[in-house]
Amino acid sequence: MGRGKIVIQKIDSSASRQVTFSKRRNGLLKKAKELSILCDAEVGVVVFSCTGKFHEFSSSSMRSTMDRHTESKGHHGEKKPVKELELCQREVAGLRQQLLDMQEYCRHLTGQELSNLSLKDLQNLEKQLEMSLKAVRMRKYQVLNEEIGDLNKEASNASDSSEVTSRGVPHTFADRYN
Amino acid sequence: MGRGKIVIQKIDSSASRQVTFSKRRNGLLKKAKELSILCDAEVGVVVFSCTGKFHEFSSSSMRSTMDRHTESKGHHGEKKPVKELELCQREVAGLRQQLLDMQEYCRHLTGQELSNLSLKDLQNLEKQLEMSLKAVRMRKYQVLNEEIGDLNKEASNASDSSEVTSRGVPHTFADRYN
DNA sequence: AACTATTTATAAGA
DNA sequence: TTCTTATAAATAGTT
Repeated sequence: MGRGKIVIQKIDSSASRQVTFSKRRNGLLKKAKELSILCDAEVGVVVFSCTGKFHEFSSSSMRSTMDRHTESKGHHGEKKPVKELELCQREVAGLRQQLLDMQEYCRHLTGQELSNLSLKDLQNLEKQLEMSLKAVRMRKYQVLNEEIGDLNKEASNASDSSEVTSRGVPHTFADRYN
Repeated sequence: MGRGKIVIQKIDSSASRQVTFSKRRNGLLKKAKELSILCDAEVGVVVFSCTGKFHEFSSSSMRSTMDRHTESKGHHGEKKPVKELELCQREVAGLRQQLLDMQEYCRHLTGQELSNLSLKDLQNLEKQLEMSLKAVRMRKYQVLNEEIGDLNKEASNASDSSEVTSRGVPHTFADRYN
């Protein structure tokens, strides 16, 4: 959206990079503001230029939501931000750990990083995956059957007698699934 | 920038507010990305829709952006715990969402809550689970082979000739695994 | 900083 | 939701 088309890659010239930064940063902050107003959304934007300058936008609802969150944590509205911050940081640490654990579990479920698992772990994992696969296939055939049901309905609506089934398209896949 | 000009105020119709939110949120995230690339800047964007859904963009990691934000506030005189708290709470929100996403993925991998998945999703999931199962079984047989190797070694240490293998215990399980 | 020729984003409609 | 398209808005290159 300018005199010429550009590719999105780092601008070589430091001068024009600076100019573009100024322009686009303003654009971004403006759009963030518009989004928050138009759609009644909570929006936060944080920008650092490569020269270290800092800019931000934060919708009022974002602030008030956070304030509300802060207040709700204390039984009295009189909590000190520092205490609050400590709690919050502990929460972050806890969440991080949960996330790590969950990621590890996900990796195992996707067959990654199995080398530290014991034979028993592996057997349990195998059993779990077999059950998962069974459930997924069951659901898949259910979906397929629904689609076939729709098709059959369409077909009999169109021709009054079901050509589709007489041509050998199965009514269900259930018998294929064990 | 559309068929008609609009004024920046909350959109009345919930439906079109939702549509506009979707479009403009994508636009905002795209522009944030472009800015970060073009100008080599660190950019973080956090958006909550009024329905509570969360979206974000962060050029490196939101964490490092936040760290720099915090630091820069510190350099400009005394630290502001309130500001830090806000950032911390944003991080909590982000981590919560990541955790929710990860939990959803885990549930799918364990065959739970499949009803909202499309046929294509289900097929991809099935493929993933088959690959997982293959990897887990591969690893299991590898572990079993190692244990058999150890037993054989013990046995030949004890009796000098391998009674174990001659009784028909296979040397490996590899041939059972496809 | 301004100025525009263009590109890009998007409002409205389907 | 997704696509289309007319138009508004943003902005790249220029002055």
